[in-house]
Amino acid sequence: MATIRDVAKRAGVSVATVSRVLNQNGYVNEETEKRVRQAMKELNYKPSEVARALFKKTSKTVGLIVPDITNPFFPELVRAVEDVMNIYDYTVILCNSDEKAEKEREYIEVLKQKYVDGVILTTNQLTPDEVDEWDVPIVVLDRPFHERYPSVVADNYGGARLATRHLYEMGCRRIAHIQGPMHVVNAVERFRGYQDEMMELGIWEQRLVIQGNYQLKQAKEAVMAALTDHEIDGIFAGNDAMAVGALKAVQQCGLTVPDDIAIIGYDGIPLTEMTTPELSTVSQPIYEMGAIAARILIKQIEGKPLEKIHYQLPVQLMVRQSTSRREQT
Amino acid sequence: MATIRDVAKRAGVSVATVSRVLNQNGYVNEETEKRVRQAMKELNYKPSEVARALFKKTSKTVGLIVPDITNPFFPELVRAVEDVMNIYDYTVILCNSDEKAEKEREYIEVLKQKYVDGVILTTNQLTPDEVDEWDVPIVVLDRPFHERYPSVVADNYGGARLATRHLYEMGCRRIAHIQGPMHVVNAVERFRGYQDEMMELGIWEQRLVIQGNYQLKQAKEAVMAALTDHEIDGIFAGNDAMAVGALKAVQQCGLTVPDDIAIIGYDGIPLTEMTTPELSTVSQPIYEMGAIAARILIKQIEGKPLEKIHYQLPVQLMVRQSTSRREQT
DNA sequence: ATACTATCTGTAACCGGTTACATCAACGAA
DNA sequence: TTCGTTGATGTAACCGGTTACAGATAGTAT
Repeated sequence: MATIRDVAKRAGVSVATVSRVLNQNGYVNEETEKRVRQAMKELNYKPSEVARALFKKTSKTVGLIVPDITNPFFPELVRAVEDVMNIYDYTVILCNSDEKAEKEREYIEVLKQKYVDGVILTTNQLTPDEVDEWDVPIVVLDRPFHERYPSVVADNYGGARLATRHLYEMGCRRIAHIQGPMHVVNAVERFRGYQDEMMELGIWEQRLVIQGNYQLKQAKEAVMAALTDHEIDGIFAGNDAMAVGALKAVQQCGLTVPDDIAIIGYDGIPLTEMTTPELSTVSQPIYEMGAIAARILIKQIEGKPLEKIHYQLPVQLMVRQSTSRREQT
Repeated sequence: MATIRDVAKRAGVSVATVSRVLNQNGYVNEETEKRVRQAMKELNYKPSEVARALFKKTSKTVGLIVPDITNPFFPELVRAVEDVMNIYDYTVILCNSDEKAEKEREYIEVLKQKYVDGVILTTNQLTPDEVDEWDVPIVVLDRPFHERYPSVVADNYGGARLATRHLYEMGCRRIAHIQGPMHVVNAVERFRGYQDEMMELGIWEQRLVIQGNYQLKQAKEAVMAALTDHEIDGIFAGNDAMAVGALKAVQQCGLTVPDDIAIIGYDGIPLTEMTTPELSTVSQPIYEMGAIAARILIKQIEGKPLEKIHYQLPVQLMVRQSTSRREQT
């Protein structure tokens, strides 16, 4: 690998001049610049990002911490972040935390040792106080966190109300909700949206709440159990995976969707269009969320002012077969 | 951030000694070591990976180039790579190439500038000659490439024969195949497996081959068209997404799966268990493939000998509802 | 007593960039 | 003529680690 000194020698100039050409700063004579560029080409010179990082303490790299890329909500988010970062010549280190605070801490430590310029967090078991000490630009994605940290989230509460009301309008009166894990903030918000809407509609009942953990399997079993207990005519699942679980449970019990029980999910992952019947869902602008988070992080890194630090994006009700009944109220 | 010189000063030793403690090499007196470790703790010292990388030309980082993380085959693969790399204290830079040679080249360039220690390629539009010049340890994953590059693939040819024969045994005689894109090697292999098996069974017909591009939508439309043309009683799709497309097409035409048409996919992604009926498929050991690739790469990086450079893992026929007929032959 | 070896530590060069500072030429203004 | 400014370039320190080499001490073999 050619170094800057090789280039300097070949072009008959000093390393400072080569560096000036490289960074387009300071004065360089046009003729000289040509010679330098020529030398670079001849030697196929590419500057070492590492050497540069050492001096500048910035590496054109960011960390992206997600709970689990295997969860179908995240690939699109990750893709968005990568796409935008790529445009601005940043590179993305992917980290799976499994929602474990310890893993998050370890990753942050490593990322800092590598001089990453910033981190996007889509998971969060940590306290703001702890994050304060990291001393790296942070953007929180998908999970609301704390005032002083820029964040990009969707309207979980509103989306949940939307879904609940939609089931009501489709004629459902005993609407169950499969909760996500209560240590995840957006699951709590969705639950609250559901609860408030149910109360406003005057049909709230504690026993319609089913405990879930965002996983298909567990949701399926929980719904199976719930179905035998008390009649239910609609299910609002805390995410799409659980909605599929519910769908399977209902079908397995010999009931039909949407006529016996209508089902709506949450997230809007591609999966929802692959089931039969296709699943209604509250669609989040996943790609956009990732893209915005990436842009905010870059602005922060480059010290530009953020015109806004908290983004709450609107969600969209996607009505598909799983809630499309004839007999509407 | 404390530097090695800060630690040295505090412990009353030279930087060389601190470095020796850090790397556990050379002679260091027990007492001295204690003082140094104490100083490190007090200053919360973490060595700069960047400075280290500059000197050692190794960064404890690897690149992972995939076509598109959004394709449901890849998250598990990526996760496996990340998990294993993490164990060995490597960090993973994720790159989406969209199967474009140009993007792959750009990424490699960037990765080299960052002194990555190796690269896992799960995509490949490039010639071995070109890759030769990269001068970075490479492992090719999921796509067979070239003799001299270590690779981890599944038995695409065998799996395709397995799937085809399974449909035959379920009573299908006019078995269509939805091809993946022919510029992707594993799609070609699956096609060849299908073709050979069909010939051996004496039921091969060129017109049963349907052009696909690994995408659900396109496959669905192609199958719709094919269904009206000539009767078909079984479909072997080149991947699971296309199998779902086929399923939707068949159902939309008022036919039932598996009784009118049996369907089997390929890959074994979680999606196949979410449809109704659940999809039979040829399951690849995705996680294991990623994990092995990661281990091989590490061995290469660390200069250890590989006992084997080409891994072809067995696939498994997963018989589910979409091919479970009563009337078998 | 001498030579040799093992243990322990420090100095300084090096990795490949960036940049503060110095130098020098040319030119216009005072 | 002198000074100030702009343009162009080079020297060398610096970023924070690693390591070759040298030097010192102590113990052991001859």
